[in-house]
Amino acid sequence: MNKAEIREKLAGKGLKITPQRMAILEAIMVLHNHPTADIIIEYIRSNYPNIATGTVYKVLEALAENELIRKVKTDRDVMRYEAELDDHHHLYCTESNRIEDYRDDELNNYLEKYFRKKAIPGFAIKDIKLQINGRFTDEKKSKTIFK
Amino acid sequence: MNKAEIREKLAGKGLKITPQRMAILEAIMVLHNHPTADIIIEYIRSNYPNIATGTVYKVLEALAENELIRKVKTDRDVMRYEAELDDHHHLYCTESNRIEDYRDDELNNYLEKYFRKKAIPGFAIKDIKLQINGRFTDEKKSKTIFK
DNA sequence: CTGCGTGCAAATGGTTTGCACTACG
DNA sequence: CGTAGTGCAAACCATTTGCACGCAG
Repeated sequence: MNKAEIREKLAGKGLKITPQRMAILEAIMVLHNHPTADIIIEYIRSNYPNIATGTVYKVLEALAENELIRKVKTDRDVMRYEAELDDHHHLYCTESNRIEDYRDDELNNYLEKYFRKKAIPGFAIKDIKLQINGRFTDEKKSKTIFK
Repeated sequence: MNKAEIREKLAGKGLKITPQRMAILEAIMVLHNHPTADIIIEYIRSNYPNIATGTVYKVLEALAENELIRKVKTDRDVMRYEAELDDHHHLYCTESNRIEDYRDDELNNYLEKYFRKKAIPGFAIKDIKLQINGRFTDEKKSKTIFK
């Protein structure tokens, strides 16, 4: 994912291209483990020391509204962000607070068929996300980070 | 759900029985629309004016730890609580911020079978919750509440 | 140029904490 | 009685906001 592509994403949504927005969007893509605002700020400041906390939150909000990123929240955590926009679910580790993506087309297809035939009265479904709670048994695979 | 039953629930977990805990647990059961701490406090104060905010949070935490209630969180909201402890999912209305329970044994059975045969490498599943996002089309059914 | 975006610092607000007092078991 | 629970108020901290300045289009 290079600068040009990021620039395009912003432009495609009619958002002004600024170094701050570039840096924030890139950070979330690079830090692909559902970083918090804090983690993002820390990452960006290493080579962009002056970025303001308030700006980061404002940009995160703008990016989320324009569906360039998504917010991710658990029962016991601050807000996190992700730039993976395809249809996927999340594994939540109750011990480490780690979140990983879970992709499963077979399951998605089943769910879609299931709810097409068995509609929920009075409710129009937009999307369905599985929150798979449990524990990582193989912490070697851990790339990171949150504790 | 009467006082005696509530008392029993607390005692069953080895928690001391106090009027505050009784009132809070009862409030969450009565306000069965996933109330926030604020809503709970407001409800209780009507006939128990002196209960302290800090106490409510401490009790909520204690009840959640002892699995007498559960925390419910969305991407854009403060913490909410529920006393329904059976295996169910949630409908999230993106417009009204309303949350409703969704129960479906057929689906639960399918999911259990599905993940029994197709395990996730390196992850031990404890439970699976569907977060069904969409919009209530029949707002007449609304019992409440959050806006 | 002109207004949207940024930096900064103060404000907000939900939640937590420390401590002296109360009351459950 | 002894200790866990409560009330109160202050602290916390993630996030939001207001405003003057700067830069993208």
